[in-house]
Amino acid sequence: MRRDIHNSDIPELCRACEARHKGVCGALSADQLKALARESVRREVAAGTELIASEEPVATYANIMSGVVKLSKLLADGRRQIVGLQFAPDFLGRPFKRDGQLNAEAATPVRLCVFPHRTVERLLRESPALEHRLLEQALTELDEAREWMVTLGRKNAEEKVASFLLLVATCYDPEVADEADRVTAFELPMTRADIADFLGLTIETTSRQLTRLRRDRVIEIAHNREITILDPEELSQRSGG
Amino acid sequence: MRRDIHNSDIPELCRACEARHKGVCGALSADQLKALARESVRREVAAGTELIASEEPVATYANIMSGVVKLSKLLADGRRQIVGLQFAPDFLGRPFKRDGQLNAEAATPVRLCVFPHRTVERLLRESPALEHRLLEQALTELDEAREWMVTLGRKNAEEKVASFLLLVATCYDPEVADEADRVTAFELPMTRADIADFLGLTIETTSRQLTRLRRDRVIEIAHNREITILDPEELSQRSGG
DNA sequence: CGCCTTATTGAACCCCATCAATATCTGTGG
DNA sequence: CCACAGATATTGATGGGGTTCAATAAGGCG
Repeated sequence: MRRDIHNSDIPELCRACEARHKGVCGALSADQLKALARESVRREVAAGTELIASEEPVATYANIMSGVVKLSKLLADGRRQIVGLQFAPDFLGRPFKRDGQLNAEAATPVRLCVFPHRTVERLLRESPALEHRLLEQALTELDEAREWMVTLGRKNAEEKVASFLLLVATCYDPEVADEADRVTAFELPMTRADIADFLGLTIETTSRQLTRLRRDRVIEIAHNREITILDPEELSQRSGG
Repeated sequence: MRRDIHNSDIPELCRACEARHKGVCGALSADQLKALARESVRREVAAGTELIASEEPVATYANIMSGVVKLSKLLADGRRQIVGLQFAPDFLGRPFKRDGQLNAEAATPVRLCVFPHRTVERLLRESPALEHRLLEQALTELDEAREWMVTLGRKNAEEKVASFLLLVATCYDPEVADEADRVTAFELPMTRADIADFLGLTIETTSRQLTRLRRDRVIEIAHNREITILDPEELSQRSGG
């Protein structure tokens, strides 16, 4: 599948990029990659940085090179729902539409490769392969969103928290992964408030369920953020699906 | 934007098709349309017909010409969540992946234009415009899914039911629509059980909320299925966003 | 009409939200 | 190094919204 490209043709910036093959850039020719690299900027942002505000139209697209980005939506009275997490090497941004009514915020420190709006849109017009990658990612995100809808609509608090832990364990940049492509120890990419907003629960309920899982020795928690899954089988049982 | 095509070039089958311009077929040339029409079959199925079963890989794709299709997912113990509704002229099917773990069922009588798997995939390879349409639909469905996640995670029963009524009023084939592109009278495309599974509620709670809206003269209900929105403003208020 | 499915209504319970207090973590400065 | 402060998390007590169980009512169709 991969084109035969000489390394020397690949821009310096891209050569060390882990996202290049799996991410959308993998669909580009050497020339296109060069054109894109010329206009793209690496950025490193701290946790909590607002990447896309729902009011202002998005000025840029970006590739996530490392870190976790949370996508959220707000109701008028301030209730919040996190509607998705994006991990490297996901593509960030919503083509063909301004004003997505969606907020994107760095959950952890995030390294981005930022592309100007018009460059991406030009490349999209001339490269069906790029559009194909975006379609694949959109369909994957749609699958994930629908899977999460089951969690939100039909699972109880314990199942929700267990599902969340398994989700993070599955999606995390797998430095250490078990046979099921899951890490058994990782740092939570977000606060209890974020987790609650992702699960459709309150902070208190979320905390109580985590405490219960720890008390039952299904997981271990260190420094509030570092999770170790002691009994993956049991955690999976308790996730309800 | 639309190509200059002589009517005589358009297959008989497609000429009267309402879905042709808005649906994915609008992206095809006259020749491609002809090739597709030769292999496609019109089908009319009754409400309740299983269109995609989650176990078996999908054999076909289809365009919805009229009616409503509900997409649902099951947990192991039988809990069900409806994760989306599809209206004409949506494209039905999940390209590039078998075994979606997704059930599709006709909610109302549905008229379909059914395409063989391989024909669609061939057309996809040779027509970037078609793939572009699919990307647009996928992104729209992703937006809708995320919007619904807010409803599932953060709204109470009354807000959920009101949101559902507004959603149906907005998406329905608009024979009669008001200034906000909404119909004020329509037939519910599904049973209370379906609505409950879409809202993450029970049948009883759903029924109670509908009764309350009727008692407060926000809506009228005839024969259990026919809804008239008496006070759209109030209904919108009660939908919570 | 009579049968079956679907929907409504009622009563009791329970899970989770809410309110409140305490504990832990993190970073800063004495 | 410890003290302190602010943010974050845990734990407890109480109450309410939605589920559950049960009975009645209303549609749909022979």
